[in-house]
Amino acid sequence: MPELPEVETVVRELRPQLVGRQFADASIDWPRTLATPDPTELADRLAGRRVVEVGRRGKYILILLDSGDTLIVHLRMTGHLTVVSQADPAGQNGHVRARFDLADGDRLVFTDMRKFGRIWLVSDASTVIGKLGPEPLGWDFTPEELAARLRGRRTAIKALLLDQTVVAGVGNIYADEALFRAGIHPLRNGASLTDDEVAALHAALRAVLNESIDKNGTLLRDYRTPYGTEGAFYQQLRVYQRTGQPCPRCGAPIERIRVTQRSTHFCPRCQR
DNA sequence: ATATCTGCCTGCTCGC
DNA sequence: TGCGAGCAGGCAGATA
Repeated sequence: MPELPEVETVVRELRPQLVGRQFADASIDWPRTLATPDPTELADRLAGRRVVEVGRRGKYILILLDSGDTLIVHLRMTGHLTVVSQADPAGQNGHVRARFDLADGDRLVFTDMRKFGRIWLVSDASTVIGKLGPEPLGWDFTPEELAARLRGRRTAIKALLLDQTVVAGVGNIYADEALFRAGIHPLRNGASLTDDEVAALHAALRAVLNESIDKNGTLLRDYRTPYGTEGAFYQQLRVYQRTGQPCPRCGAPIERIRVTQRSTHFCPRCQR
């Protein structure tokens, strides 16, 4: 499931492929994939526009156009965004949900087996991403900022890390991995963390996200990078999907519980 | 305002 | 072997 490191990997692969190129047409194969506008207006507003920049905010991919519009894509669980030739059968296979034809004969294809992914074309990106919390790798994400956002929150810290308005881009994998590295039990409520624990969690989040980006993300069942590059970070996972296996730090069996409907993995001895 | 629950989806795994 | 149940999970929207 793509989280910040996986989305960052996709953005880095797409950027040189898209910047400067021109859209010609767009078509939607699964209507719910397109949040806004309607398909006709989408095609009209894309035709003739060039890509100025490809970026990321949280788990959202942002494709900025020379019209000032932004094409926004969220991969959710199983979305993939790739550039292929319009003649390539890969752009017409079963799970294709949207197609963006480029003027030179290539095509930006959105495939999504489980149909959770969403696409927007908007003049003001903040209407889609405006409520996101800070970028965890950004200069303004400090231990003090994290502490301020946890203050007064009685919810489990695991649930708070998954809340995109607290911090953007963290999903189930990196929430579990960061809590393990920081030695914090996932059910601790946010307000109960000491300053030292918040600082440890802040450092753990940045470390785990940076290390994963360095390895092109985590390869799991549902996730591939656009051109088959394998994310290698899954080899570094210490607790996620390791239920029953020994904790790499102390050897105790990793446990799995549910926290606000999410499966959560942790070491009962190292995380208090 | 904050916290929790449900629905959206398909393919895979497991038990009988 | 075949089949249904359960599970995976980010986020919007509804509810408490």
